[in-house]
Amino acid sequence: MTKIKQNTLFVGTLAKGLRILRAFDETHTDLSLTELSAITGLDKSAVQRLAHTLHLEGMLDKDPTTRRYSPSHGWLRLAYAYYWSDPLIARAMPKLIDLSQRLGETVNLAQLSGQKIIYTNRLPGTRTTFAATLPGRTVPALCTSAGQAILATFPPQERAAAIETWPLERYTPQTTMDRATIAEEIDRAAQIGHSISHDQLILNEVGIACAIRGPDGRAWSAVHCSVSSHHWNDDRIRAEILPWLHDTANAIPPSHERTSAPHHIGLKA
Amino acid sequence: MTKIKQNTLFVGTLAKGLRILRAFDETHTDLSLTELSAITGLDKSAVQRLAHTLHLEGMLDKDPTTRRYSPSHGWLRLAYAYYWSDPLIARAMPKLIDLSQRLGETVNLAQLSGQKIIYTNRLPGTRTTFAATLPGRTVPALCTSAGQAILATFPPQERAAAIETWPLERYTPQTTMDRATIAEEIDRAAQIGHSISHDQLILNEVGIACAIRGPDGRAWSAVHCSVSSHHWNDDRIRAEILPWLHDTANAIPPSHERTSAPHHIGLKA
DNA sequence: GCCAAGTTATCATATAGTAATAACTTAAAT
DNA sequence: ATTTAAGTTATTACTATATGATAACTTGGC
Repeated sequence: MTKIKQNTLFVGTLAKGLRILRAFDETHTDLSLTELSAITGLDKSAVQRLAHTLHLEGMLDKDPTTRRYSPSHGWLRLAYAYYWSDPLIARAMPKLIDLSQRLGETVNLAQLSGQKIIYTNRLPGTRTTFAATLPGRTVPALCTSAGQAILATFPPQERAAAIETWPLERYTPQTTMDRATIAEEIDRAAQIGHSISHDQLILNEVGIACAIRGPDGRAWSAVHCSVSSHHWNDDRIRAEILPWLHDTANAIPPSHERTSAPHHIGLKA
Repeated sequence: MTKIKQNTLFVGTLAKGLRILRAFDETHTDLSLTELSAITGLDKSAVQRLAHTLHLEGMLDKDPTTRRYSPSHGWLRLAYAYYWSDPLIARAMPKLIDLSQRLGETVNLAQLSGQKIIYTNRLPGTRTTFAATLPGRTVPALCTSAGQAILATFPPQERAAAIETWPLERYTPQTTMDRATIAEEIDRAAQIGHSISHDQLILNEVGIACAIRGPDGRAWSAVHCSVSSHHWNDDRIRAEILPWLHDTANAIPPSHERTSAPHHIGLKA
């Protein structure tokens, strides 16, 4: 067994249990003991005991016939507790609903989470992909209009560091993988106060984002709108979406308490 | 320290860690070490080590000035993994979106989770309460139209047992606390194929639910719609909502694999 | 019907979590 | 300002608890 940390305050058993939970994702929707063992790198016995415990505690479902484990409703209950804990959600939600009704298009609340964007709340319109309807999805911040709109509010040197080092991932043939281009996009976003991206995560998808700025001008979150380029050209977007998007973002008072970066230790990548 | 279980496969440390996670809810959005200790019943030292570990692993945020812990984005990432693992979600989501656009009102996907209903996906319209916009919320099954619509598909003796023993909770002065009345409601739902409830969770809220039946006729989930009684009388609901609601529920093929009850051990209450 | 792969159960051992205590920090009170 | 209390971090000796190897038992594939 690989020692994880030589700290007396660190409870390795708990960390191992969390590894089991995190073994599940888009492609691993249900796992057997041996698969869990392979993915987590934990030995069979440990996985057996930990998975069994998680099952008893209601944090893993177990198919009685296939003996395969899968995420339980308990995972959604945790999400529910999260929503109450984040003061931004309650402030933003009503305005987001208004916006989605007005536009009739997909509207999201996006937050910076480490070096990624997490869509915390989603109000999907028609013509969206499945993944785009699910809260909790994360994508590299640099790849998204929301991430760019947020980074545009950062002081120059932090912005530069992020553009240089934060991860990129290719989702479509058109995904921008060139950091210089991304730097330009973010510069432009800083000028005009919003960011528009094309074909980054899905082909023919246009992402439009406007940062939610704090009193210091800095943002950790953004209002995001996603439309199809088949139905919306740039002129129409400028005329019929941007004004409302700006209004919405400006109408949401950010979590004023937070003056420094959120500390998402362990949520690297 | 209270012994939790005398099973060699049970990892008490992990269970304690989960207790910490579950200490957070609507009213406990951020907690100090001492508060965590009080709520979980774990001693100070244990809470210190477990919370510290969860923080390092990215499953708890910690405010550096107040030293208070709160749920992290990691909780939403788990929810995201859950959504992929439940095959019903992908089948239902597109139809729910269509329905919400057509009705212009709040639409939910509700599932039976132990003796409660959990709203797994929500497409809120205007005029909803904050809690009603959040996925992962649970309420006693007997209190909701969705729960009643689902129970109406159960065989008589199981239905009766549920009506007798499952929990009730008062949310409004009008919340039905009489089990005989609930039995009648469920009987009616079995006749007409849907359930309508008034003022159960919020005053002036009408809940309308239609079960998603499996090949055996039994349901574990429901499509749910919530409207304001100020804007919708029973006639209009019957004419303008019910037909679409039925169509939607019937158009969603349920998770055919599952033939017996989901086994949500530990999610009692 | 057999074999391979995977899952459950058992158990001696020492590692790894425990709980008590002490050192330190912050906020409140006088 | 100074003191006090409450709460948080750090340390340590101890032993309860998780470990991992192995064995018994299922299940499904051929």
